[in-house]
Amino acid sequence: MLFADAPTNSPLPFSQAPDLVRRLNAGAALHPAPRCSQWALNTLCNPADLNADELAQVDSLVCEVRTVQRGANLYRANDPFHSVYVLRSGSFKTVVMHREGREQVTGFQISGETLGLDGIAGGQHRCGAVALERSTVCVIPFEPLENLCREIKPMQRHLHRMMSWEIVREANVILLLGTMRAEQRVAAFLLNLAERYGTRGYSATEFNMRMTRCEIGSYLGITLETASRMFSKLQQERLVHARGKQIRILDSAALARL
Amino acid sequence: MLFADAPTNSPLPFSQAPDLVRRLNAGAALHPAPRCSQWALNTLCNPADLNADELAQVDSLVCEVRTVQRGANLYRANDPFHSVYVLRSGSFKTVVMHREGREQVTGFQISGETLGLDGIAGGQHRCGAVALERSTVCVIPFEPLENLCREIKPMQRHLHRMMSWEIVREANVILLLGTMRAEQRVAAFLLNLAERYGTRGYSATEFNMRMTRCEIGSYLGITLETASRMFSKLQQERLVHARGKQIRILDSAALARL
DNA sequence: CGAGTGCTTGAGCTACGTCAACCATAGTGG
DNA sequence: CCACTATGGTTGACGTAGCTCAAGCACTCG
Repeated sequence: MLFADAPTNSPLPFSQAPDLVRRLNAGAALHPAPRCSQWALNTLCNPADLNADELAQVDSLVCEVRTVQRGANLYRANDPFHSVYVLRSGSFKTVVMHREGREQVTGFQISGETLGLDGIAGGQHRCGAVALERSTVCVIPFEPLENLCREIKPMQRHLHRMMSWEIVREANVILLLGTMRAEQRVAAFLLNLAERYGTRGYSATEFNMRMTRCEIGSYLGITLETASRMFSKLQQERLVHARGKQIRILDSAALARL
Repeated sequence: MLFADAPTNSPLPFSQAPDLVRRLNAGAALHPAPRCSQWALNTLCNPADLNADELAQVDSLVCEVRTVQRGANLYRANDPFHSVYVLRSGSFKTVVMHREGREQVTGFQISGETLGLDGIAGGQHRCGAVALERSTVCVIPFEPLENLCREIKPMQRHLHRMMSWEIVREANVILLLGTMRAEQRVAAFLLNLAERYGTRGYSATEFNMRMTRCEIGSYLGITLETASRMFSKLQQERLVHARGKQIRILDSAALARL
């Protein structure tokens, strides 16, 4: 109940964000120039080490901010690729389809993180992106972004880092799926989530997960029942306090040691 | 015995490759300008749709071709990142380390494919690359490559495709590790390998795998014993003919249906 | 209030891991 | 040439982590 409808976790992420988001949600989705430069640092639409002039060019790139309702698709697998997206508020899951509708969650994204980079290769998205709650994203048309990257070297560098970062993230998931047992997977998942919340300005020890046990299980390559059991087990071992989606990390060192 | 020392699979990959590789192995590793433009199409160091002038610039970028002995590291995890590599002949595995020396294979690369893109993010390589046989690679210093990408749009497009392609590849591995059972994993592995051999000019139905059962198992998230059992099972089911590392695909449709 | 959704927990089953023996091949040294 | 060793692969026996199926509980929403 405490967290029932809160759109994000309690500590507000960035000082300028609230009124900006309010403006956007009031219908600003159609307006251009949402001033990304006033927003979080080190996201794709606002890299560090740009001068004012260059920042203005980045701002001019983002011509749309889109609101996505809970459960709605930002894009689906096989949609044509035109843009990449930076999550301003809320959270997403990315899913790939197996045959016969069997789906697998390949990642969760929280605010500040980037979506859609998988689409560059084949000109169409290879996975779908579904909002886990009401979320807002910066839409960055990729062709203009590429053009900008040919003009501004730090911007180019930044894009490359973002893409490489995604490669590293996936390699870590592969490591998790290939070598860890269920309890370790859940522990690693929680630590990873905590760290990301931490770097984005939220609490790293207490947060409200937006995904279901089923989605967590899918992401971790286990069943929802096993995921649930592991949450219970970690709780019995006093490593976390888990009450549904509300998580408090009690002993992150021990979690890492598993 | 038939394949004991063959450095690559029998059908030669590209018409210009043999004498080039011979030159390189004869000590040309120190020579600059190895004329990548005369080499395979659609690799990182030779994208399609460049004009002659642009191709010359790409050639001038590759200032070294390196030979890596079987079992040797092209780079190790945590090495500083300076270059990306295109595999000209031979094959590699990429590995990440867990704690306590436990390692996981995150991918296999055959000639024409790209190595090292994971290093861009943090300025150092996150995985190690080990040659599965005597191999040669084009060394492409990344800073000059970035500069070139700001000048030649198709080159930029190409680099982005390569990176995105790697993201998609890893997402597919995640799908495999997250949803498939052992037999399906081995089948998917063989089909993937066959397809890649096919696109690189080798036979797609009969090839000589360079990796051990242990490496295959690690890559597929199963034990070497299970991997071995699955090869035997697929053989009993007449879907493949497997004699050690020598593989012949007998019924790829049935493999895909598993 | 009832229905729907998500979470937890138990009981039994099975796919895969573990451990171990054995074989084939290749390289080494006398 | 033949031991001898090392490496990689196969196969069997057995144990178990996690899956499946099922029941029941907690919340939310119309």
